[in-house]
Amino acid sequence: MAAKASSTSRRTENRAKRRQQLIDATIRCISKHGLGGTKLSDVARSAGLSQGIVNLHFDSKDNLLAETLRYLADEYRQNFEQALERAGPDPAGRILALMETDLRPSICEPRKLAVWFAFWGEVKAVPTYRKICQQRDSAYGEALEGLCRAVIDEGGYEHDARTVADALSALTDGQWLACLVNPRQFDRGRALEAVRSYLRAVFPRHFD
Amino acid sequence: MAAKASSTSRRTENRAKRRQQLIDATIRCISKHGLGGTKLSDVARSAGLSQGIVNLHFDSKDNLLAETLRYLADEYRQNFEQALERAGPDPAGRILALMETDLRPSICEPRKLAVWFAFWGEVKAVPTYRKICQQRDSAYGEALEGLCRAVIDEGGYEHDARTVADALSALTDGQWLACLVNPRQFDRGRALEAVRSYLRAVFPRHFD
Amino acid sequence: MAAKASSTSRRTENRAKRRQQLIDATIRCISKHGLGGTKLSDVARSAGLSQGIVNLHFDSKDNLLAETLRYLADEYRQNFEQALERAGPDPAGRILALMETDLRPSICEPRKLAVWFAFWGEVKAVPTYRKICQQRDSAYGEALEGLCRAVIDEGGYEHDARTVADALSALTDGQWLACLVNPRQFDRGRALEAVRSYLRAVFPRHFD
Amino acid sequence: MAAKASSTSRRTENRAKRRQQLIDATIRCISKHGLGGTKLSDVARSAGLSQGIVNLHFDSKDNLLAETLRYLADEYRQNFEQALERAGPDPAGRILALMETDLRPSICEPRKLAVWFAFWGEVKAVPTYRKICQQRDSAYGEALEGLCRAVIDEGGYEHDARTVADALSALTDGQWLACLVNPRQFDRGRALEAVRSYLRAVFPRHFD
DNA sequence: AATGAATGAGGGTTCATTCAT
DNA sequence: CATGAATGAACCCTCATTCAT
Repeated sequence: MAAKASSTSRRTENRAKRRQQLIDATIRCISKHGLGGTKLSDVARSAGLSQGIVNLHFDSKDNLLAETLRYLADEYRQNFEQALERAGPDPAGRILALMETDLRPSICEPRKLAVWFAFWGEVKAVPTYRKICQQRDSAYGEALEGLCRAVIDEGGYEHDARTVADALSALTDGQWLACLVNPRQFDRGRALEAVRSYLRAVFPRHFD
Repeated sequence: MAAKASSTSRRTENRAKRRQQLIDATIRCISKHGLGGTKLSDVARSAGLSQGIVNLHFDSKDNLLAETLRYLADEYRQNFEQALERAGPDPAGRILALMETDLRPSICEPRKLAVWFAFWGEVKAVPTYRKICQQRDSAYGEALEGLCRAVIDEGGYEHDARTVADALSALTDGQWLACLVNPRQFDRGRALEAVRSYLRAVFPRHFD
Repeated sequence: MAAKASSTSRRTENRAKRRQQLIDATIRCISKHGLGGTKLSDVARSAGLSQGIVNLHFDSKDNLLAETLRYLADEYRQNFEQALERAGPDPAGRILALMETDLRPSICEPRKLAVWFAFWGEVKAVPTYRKICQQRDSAYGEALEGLCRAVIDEGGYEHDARTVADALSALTDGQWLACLVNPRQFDRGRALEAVRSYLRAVFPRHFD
Repeated sequence: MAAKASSTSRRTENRAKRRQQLIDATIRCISKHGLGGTKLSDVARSAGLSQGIVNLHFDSKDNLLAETLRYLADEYRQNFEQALERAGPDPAGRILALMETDLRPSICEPRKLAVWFAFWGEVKAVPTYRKICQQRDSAYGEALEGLCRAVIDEGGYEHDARTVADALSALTDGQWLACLVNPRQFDRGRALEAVRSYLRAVFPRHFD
């Protein structure tokens, strides 16, 4: 509780706040202007701060973008972990919870998806992005595969857990693309129904 | 057959050749360096031509990129139309042919996918890209929906054709992402198996 | 001895200490990174103090640099005055003492010389620097010229005192350059011997 | 004489001309504003060209400066080699020619010297500069030492050739400093007389 | 008196575009 | 048609300076 400790902690707190503020602004800018159209001056203005601020807190634009992707990946992971917690212990229910999370309005929405696709668009060119995306994928994939395996064991299905998990994962990712490219035509209900129909088909005794 | 006409047509032909040469170079560059990292000088060098050549044939970089995307969309459409031709008249066979086309090595491969994702990454920011992508999607989607409807009618299934078509489409797009982000882990056989398992599930009497 | 006076003087003393601390840090930085590479943040860090400290004590970077040069000039003057004091009354001995001082290891050493040359490098562009350098030169030059005149009078030589003084001064300055540019090749003994040989040559009856 | 060869050679010629044009402009700028005050925009404007031109021909500012120093060193070497050619075979005459060259108005003049001192001011901080300066020094030093040795051999003097050469070299360099710092006080005649008096003193049978 | 987060002007650099050849 | 030297707008980044604490 010494003055020094207090000021230090307030300082780190502020520092973290500023960084988050800038990452949020970055997400807004990427969402609106794309990765290529995102300028540090825009980010700063969008955060209500001054030109040099990004380099002060992130050293370089590249680093800001990488940190932004890291934040998105963390956020995504937290989202699905919370969904699992809320879903209770039943594996089938947990699978459905994951799928619903991916398709819920706060995530499956052009502004948010634009940012993910912006980074995916550079995944081949920027190893840093690839690594972060791979981590996100594998964390999610492993969780999903485990749940599929549990359902398969419970139900005595003949499927390969990995194959089903990959399919489910691809299904939501592909729907994200549809939502991004054609938001007008995209129908969340039909998207969810497509997932459910697949689940019913592969795990009939669990999802009917 | 007059000399003039002939020279004119040869000129147009040469012009078309140059444009294609530059589009091919653009695709190579985007694939390697991403959209943001693609410079006109690189494109020109990759095409074995000189600096100013792109502006000569495409007026501007923006236009070159749009034309490149248009070319990709056309190529994609031609691909799936050829696949349909080869597949014969059976709707179920035609569906499978489409799916197999999307997952075949010449298409479902990081270098090629990187370009698609590069453009998708800017879809929200660049209306031109969105329109082109929407056209590709709807052409493909309509074809697929028609086939699904035919199968549903044939088999007396209860499904909504649009929903199944969307799911199938999402399934391949999502697998493209997996292939792009994690080419090492991606398994074409499993991807195809995932599609087949879905088809068996929704259209059991056609795909068992 | 009133409390107030005492605290005031201690304050002034502290202030002077801080300023000197910063000037020392500035010299270190110029020596290592050159004038162009010297940043206020480096100076502050090298002094173990915080960012804004230089502007607090010197108002501006320009002023800090000018004060640093002033300090160097003062220090140089004190050095040669002390050398003269130690040398005793004999003009010839006093000349030799000056020369030896210029070439002694604590002065004629790359780190120290780098700072002088850094300022000389801007003398043409920065009038302030020129003035300070001119003062140093003329103080030294006059002292040297006076001694030469005394020796000339004593020995009945035909030389022009100013010319000899200029030559001696140029000799040491030129050797400073050699020491700076090629410290490996530089030989203090030979440098001193070169000076002595010149002195023997012009003042044979005094330096043989 | 083919059109192509001609255009190529004209092109390389132009390229060399541009580079020289920019180096000349750089010298003017350094002379006027110092190394630290030299901006690429100034250099370009002084050359009558546009902003980006320097990076087009020299890639970076650092490289432009290094090339400028290289040019100065080459020019200096050519100068003294021409002076030697004109001087004839007599070693003593050649020594005097070298000294006179260093002190002649086209070289020993504040604008020119400012540039040399600007680079010397960064010699400690920039290894590239040091190397170039060392080469200039050793080329000159070796020539001078050889001439001194010849004179010593001719005249049967007891001096060390290297020491005399170092002294002569230091003498002119030191006078350059005097000319730079105090152009008003600097007297070319006295400077030359100082050199001559030294030469008379060490080589009496050659310079009386 | 001292801190260090924040500012913003200014610099080097990149690169799409132009144009004389 | 094609070239590639030249342009100049725009970007990222640096860093002296300010100021609330």
